[in-house]
Amino acid sequence: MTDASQTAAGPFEGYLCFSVYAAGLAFNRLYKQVLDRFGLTYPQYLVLVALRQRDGQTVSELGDALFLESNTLTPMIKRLEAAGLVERRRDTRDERVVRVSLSEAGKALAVDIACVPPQIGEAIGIDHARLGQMAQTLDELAAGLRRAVRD
Amino acid sequence: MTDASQTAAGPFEGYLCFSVYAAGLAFNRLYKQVLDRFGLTYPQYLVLVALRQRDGQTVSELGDALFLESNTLTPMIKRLEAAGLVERRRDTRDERVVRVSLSEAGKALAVDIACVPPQIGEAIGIDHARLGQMAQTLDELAAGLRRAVRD
DNA sequence: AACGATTAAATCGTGTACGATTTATATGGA
DNA sequence: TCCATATAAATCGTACACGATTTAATCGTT
Repeated sequence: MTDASQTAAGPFEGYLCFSVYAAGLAFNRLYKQVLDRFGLTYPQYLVLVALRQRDGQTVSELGDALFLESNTLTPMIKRLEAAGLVERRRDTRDERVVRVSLSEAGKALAVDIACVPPQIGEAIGIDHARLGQMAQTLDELAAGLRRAVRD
Repeated sequence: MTDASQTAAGPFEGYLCFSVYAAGLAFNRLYKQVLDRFGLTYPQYLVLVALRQRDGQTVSELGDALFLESNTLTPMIKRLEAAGLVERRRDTRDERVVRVSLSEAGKALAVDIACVPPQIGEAIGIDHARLGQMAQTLDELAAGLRRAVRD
């Protein structure tokens, strides 16, 4: 038996949507195992990574990066704030805008979690180059899907 | 500019986890557009497809197919029941087991939604063979992730 | 200066996900 | 038979995700 024996057989064989859905569930569960020790959820982890790259982003900018909107981000960021990891401040130039920045604890944690991706990559046990290839293919797919949603 | 301009640039370039996450969000949004007219969510749609293939599955069997457990499935199936699409019956042989079967309305809807996948495929605008290839690659990935979670 | 239109967040309700626990039933020895 | 163990669903609390609406601030035009 090849690897195919592990992947096929379900009622959703060949349903790309389901493959994406199932891979998302599986990724989420693996990340949960790894992130639990940091007290973070996967979307929260993404916010910290985004802020580590550029601090003080607005809610909208974070939304552009994560493909989410304020209805999802606002409560999530408030939880990060309650955990003492970020601070929320209204922009003085434009009071509509809320800027999110890492606290000292948040900065420290943002550095700590740099160890996560290699750890995950290790656990998956799939060739690194192949993972990058998959990511590119999926990005292409996601772009097609977003185009389809807009039309 | 090539397609690359639509995919790269974010802080998560090359993060396969994020590509999967973002593709999942995008798929979900596209399906929502299509499924809204049937009054179904994407996971509910999956349940109907699974039951169309084999009616009267137990909650656990549905969970095996969808990679979910009773804590997620029970409320979801109860909503399908409230919508008059499925019926829930305790197995007479083993009273612990709940079997889920399609109502007449559910059977009719399960047939109707057969038009969804082609419609989605159409909207994506990516070569069909390539989609199948992606699905296979993702299934392989998901299998690796589940293995990693178990270990 | 004024005011309708736009924009940025926030709020609200519904529906997944999921860890942890609970309830009910079934099973396998002593 | 009895009881510890195991199993199947259900329940509970927390956290996304998102459509729809609301609130507040800014902008554009007059």
